[in-house]
Amino acid sequence: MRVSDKHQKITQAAVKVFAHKGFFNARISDIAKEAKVADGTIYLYFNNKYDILISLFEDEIGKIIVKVKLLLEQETDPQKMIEIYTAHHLGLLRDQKDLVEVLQMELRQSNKFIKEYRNTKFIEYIDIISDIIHKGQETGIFRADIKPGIVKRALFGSLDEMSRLWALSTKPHYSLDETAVQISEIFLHGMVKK
Amino acid sequence: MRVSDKHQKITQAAVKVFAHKGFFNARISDIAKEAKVADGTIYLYFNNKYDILISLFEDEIGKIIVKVKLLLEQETDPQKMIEIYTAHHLGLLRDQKDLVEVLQMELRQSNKFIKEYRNTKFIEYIDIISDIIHKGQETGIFRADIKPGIVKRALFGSLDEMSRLWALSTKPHYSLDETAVQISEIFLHGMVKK
DNA sequence: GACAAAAATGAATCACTATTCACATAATGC
DNA sequence: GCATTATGTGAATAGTGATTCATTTTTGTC
Repeated sequence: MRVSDKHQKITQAAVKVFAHKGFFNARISDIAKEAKVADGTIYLYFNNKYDILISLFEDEIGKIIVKVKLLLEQETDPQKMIEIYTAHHLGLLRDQKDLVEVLQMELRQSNKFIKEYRNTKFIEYIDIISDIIHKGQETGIFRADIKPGIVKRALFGSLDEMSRLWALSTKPHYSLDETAVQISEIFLHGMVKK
Repeated sequence: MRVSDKHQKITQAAVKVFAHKGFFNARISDIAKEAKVADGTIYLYFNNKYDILISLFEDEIGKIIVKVKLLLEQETDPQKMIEIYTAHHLGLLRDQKDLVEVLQMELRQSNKFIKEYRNTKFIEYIDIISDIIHKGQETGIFRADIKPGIVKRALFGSLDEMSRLWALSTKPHYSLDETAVQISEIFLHGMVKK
């Protein structure tokens, strides 16, 4: 088994365990058990428990960024781009629900943690939104008085809150597609020139 | 000293300590010290550590609901009402920054916790938004194809994310007023009939 | 000011778990 | 197939901190 396989196995186990129990309630031995390795093995691949969370976060958000940038490359219309970003973000819930829960958790866990490390990957992810908005303003589609720096947060916040709703509850909700459309529409109608 | 005073003192200390260290990193002895009581005293007023967080959440959100409902009573125009709600929510950051951090934390801390208890106060708080939207649809100001159940989450998510930004960072940002206006505008333009 | 009841104290308990490390096993090179 | 290195194991360590409860202090009543 290649080294990276074990790293990967532990990461995936951690996603599952963190999503299920929360970071602080998750035991290293839970993750080890889930990954089918000894407790000590985890420390060959990670410095400490928190490092698992950080690495996981960086790696997985990195993958998401690559994926969504790839999808956006195909498109030049800023409105369509917003729709793609929105749909992709919500789509993560479909087959990576555990991951979404963990990313959310990490983001709020303890503000103290977050203050300590510059969360550059996350910023890169939401800056994709502000880049799109800039582009839309340059081409005259979006109103000039929109502040991309505010709206990127607002849109991300909306998507993240929808994720939270899904992740938490078991009841049936509005479909993902329906939600993606509603949110894109609100923001697009809110931003376009009349 | 009346009983309620001590309860209050502990709650306020807990807000401060939780905001500063996060729930799991906060020690009971930290809260006791901050409240200037003995560790054991806390257990005369709360069942356990988690109970402090839950009680605090319910009580403080309760107060916020009362306050914002009072503000909204004065107004009948749904658009203005959305503006009031938005401005009030963001305004909490001004003089209750610690509290806002704790409320955020509680909301995401461990999904396992949240799944266990029906967070009725929180639901009551965001249902204020959907009530306003319904009203706006009835009077024909807002588009009928808007789903209040989705938009209430989206708007709350936006506001919450802006709170997170403020709570975390020390750098100067867009002003609260500016942010409130931008977010109201986006959502209102997004919702009104053309 | 004496007594009982209520409230508060804080040191001791005790369960919990992240991390370490001495040892075991597997892989690689010759 | 032997030696060396890399990888893996899991029991033991060591620190932690929530909670308890025997004792002390405060409050209220006569």
